[in-house]
Amino acid sequence: MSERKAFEVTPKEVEFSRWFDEVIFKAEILDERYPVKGMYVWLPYGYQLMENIMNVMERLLRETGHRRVYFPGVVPESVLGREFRFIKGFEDSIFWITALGRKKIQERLALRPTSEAIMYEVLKRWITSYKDLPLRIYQIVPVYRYETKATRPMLRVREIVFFKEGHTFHATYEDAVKQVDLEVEIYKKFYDELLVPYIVVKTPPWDTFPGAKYNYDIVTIMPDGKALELGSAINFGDLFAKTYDLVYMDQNGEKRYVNTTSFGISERSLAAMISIHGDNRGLKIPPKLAPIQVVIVPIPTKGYEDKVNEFSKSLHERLSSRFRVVLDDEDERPGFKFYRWEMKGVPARIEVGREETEKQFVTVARRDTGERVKINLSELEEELEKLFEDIEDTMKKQAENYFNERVYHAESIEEVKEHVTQKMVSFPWCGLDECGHEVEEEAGYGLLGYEEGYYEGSGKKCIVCGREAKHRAWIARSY
RNA sequence: GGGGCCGUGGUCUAGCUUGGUAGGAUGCCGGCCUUGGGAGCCGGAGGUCCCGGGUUCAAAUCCCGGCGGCCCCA
Repeated sequence: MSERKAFEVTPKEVEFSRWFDEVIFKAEILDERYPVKGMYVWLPYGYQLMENIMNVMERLLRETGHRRVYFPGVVPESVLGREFRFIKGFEDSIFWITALGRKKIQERLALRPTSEAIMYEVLKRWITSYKDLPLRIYQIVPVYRYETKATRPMLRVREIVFFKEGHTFHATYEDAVKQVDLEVEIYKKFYDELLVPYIVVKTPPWDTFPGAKYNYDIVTIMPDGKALELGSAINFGDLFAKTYDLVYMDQNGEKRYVNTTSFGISERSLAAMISIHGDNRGLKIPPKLAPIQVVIVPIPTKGYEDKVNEFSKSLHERLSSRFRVVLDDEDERPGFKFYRWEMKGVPARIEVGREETEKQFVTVARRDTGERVKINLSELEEELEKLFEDIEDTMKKQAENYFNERVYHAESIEEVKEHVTQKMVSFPWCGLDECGHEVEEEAGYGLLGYEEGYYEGSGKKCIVCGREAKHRAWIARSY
């Protein structure tokens, strides 16, 4: 009945969540069998992939003047506690340390759920003058949130392992506004490199991060039609600074509150990449991000084993200086290896058998289309580079089609209700809370946010009140 | 938050209703043979039946609690 082959998975279109779980296990991204709910083991291949992704992010951050730091993972309650007043039920989502050794603790310690509190506490000693601003720092660390809802690998976890949290500090509100715009630009470039399609929305006032002036969310859509938040950029204004007494002295010798922002992403970025590009054979990884870009599979016909092996080895050596390449010389059937490396999403596979050895060429199979091409040895590197570019273009187009198939631009509440169970739906909105709430109530789901001023001057009407529409709002079922 | 299903070698599972020797497939190890899309044959290892308690002469099986996983609805 369920006598499935090693690399066979539940079809994506049949049951997406099962497909996702099986693929991330069989592609050796995560071992989900860790005995604590909502926590998972990152396997070498998955870890490497996530590192490659984070390297893209770090490059973008360095280029824009952000510097990496490390703040400890444990925060005293007295420091974290000041944040509580902003967030309902915040305390219940914290992992608390209540004992040290056999002694009960005097002041509870928290595993960081995010690092604003502890950073601000320390930074008020770093920042004294306008000359200390702007300050842009980030760290990539695990954070802990006691999720009470059903947990899902990478999507809803209790330990976010790759949490990139950026925190910035500015003299004026205007500077903070510019910074948040920069953060959005960074995220756009990041997800463009991951070939993950997205929308950028401002969250509605009633759903804005507590304590924030406003925030932007990057949102994508998963194969099952549910929206997934991939990152956010938050402008706190001087609100957090007031709470933590973060002040600086301006040119006139007057004390002013610092304006702050923060922006975060996590391994959800990988979850989106896997979900959007993967198929029923497994992962498809963009060549630039692939831990292994090329796998060489020898096909040793009887009597030619030595020649084939020799050829494979020389290829491996030759390509290693330019690509991330693996020679799979395990004693398994070629077909079995093909399935294994397809599951792992390796973009290109080089097949080397008797024919290639004799005529001095290679057969290259590409993961994205399954197509095979013959490449002359003399132009191997150049052709591989071209192939990778072509794979990237193809994947990008596929992602665009994927995205367009899953969004719908509604012109009425009826259309919203009709499509919201399947797709991510946009609609013209006047911007009034009551109209937003009306759509939420009718649709049964919350607004994701809106693209500010998208319909300004277009003549479009709000689908609720009929007044002139200002924004393009988005609504969907979500994770 | 509400409802439902489930937990048996690494993986997938049979057995549970009606208590009595844990069985298969796959994977793994050794050998032979082979290799252009998941081969085959021979031999072998691998189990706290999720954990704890209860009922019983006897529990994978029945009852209670916990832990873990999944699905549907808000």
